[in-house]
Amino acid sequence: MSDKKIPLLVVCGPTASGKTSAGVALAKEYRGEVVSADSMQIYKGLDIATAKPTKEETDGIPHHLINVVDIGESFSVADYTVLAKQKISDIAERGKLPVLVGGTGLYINSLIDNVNFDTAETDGSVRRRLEQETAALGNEAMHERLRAVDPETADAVPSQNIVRIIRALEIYELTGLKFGDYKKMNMGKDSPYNACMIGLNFRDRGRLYERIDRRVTLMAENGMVEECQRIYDNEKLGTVCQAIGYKELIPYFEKTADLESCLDKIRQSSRRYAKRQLTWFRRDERINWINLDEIYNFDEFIEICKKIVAKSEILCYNNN
RNA sequence: GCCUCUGUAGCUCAGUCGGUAGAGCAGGGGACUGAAAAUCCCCGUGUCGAUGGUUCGAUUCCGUCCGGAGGCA
Repeated sequence: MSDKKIPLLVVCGPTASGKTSAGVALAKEYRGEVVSADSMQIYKGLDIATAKPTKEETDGIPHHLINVVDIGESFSVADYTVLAKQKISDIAERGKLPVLVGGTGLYINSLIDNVNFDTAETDGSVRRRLEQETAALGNEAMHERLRAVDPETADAVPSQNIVRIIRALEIYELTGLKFGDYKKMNMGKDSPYNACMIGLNFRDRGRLYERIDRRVTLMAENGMVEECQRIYDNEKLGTVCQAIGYKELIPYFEKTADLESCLDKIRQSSRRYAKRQLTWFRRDERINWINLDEIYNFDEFIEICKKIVAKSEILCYNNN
């Protein structure tokens, strides 16, 4: 029965599409709390570069899963789903609506589609060894090795995509399963959530890109460069070293590029990132898209969201 | 005013000894399930500035005009 499922409102979309303010407004509307689905905001530090919501922006609405992992730690989807499940249950038990807000599609889908990551329990040592072997033998050799044990995956993954190849080999070593079988086993399970998904976008891609470009300028004015410099000088980074904004500024810190060209690089990386996010989200047919350049104001936006929520019936029994 | 160079894809430019054109960047599409702000795959038609002429045929040669850059006065 669907009424045993936890209602979950999801706000997703590309970077700089206005997810934060939408999430806060909807949380207010429905007595909710926000759970972030963002692979970089989960880290402490890099507040400006990852566009974490400020105190003013959160406007009294509790935000979870932001600033919970130390900057030197590694973190992945598997860790995320554990934390997020726990948070969501907790919020629901207190009678509030969990509002999942973020742009990391893999995190969102793994969570709401209940992907199980327990089958291949690992401390990372297998992966590290495979990486060393790749460095010694090259991509082609690893691709051939995968072909020997799992030809289907080897066909599906080009030899250049070494990340996928290593993961498939890792799964094979840890579980003895071909990657396709592993996925079949751990995906497509019944979801514990009754999710209503809202996607933010712009009909005119150029409008999104203008917002991205402008936001990078603002971040720089608000101290992003200094923030990244401090971390560059003092910290060893885990997975956060991949954050857009941080990695493009490194040439500036090393004095091999001027600041403006690094900022342009950040703008470009962000645009490409937004495009990839859209590619990911677009294939999810559950998402109710709202084009923000086709509506007049924020009130109208909220009205549209309320209609979507009402139609989804995730809250029908909450109101009784 | 005269001389020289220049006008080709959104940008920077290459090229066609005359048979209507191709690189880089920008951009677009896609894949993805323990790195995901990561990783990887695919995609290049544009009045070749305008207009006359030569020619079977001109973006390519010639003339004129209109942009742009530089030089001489």
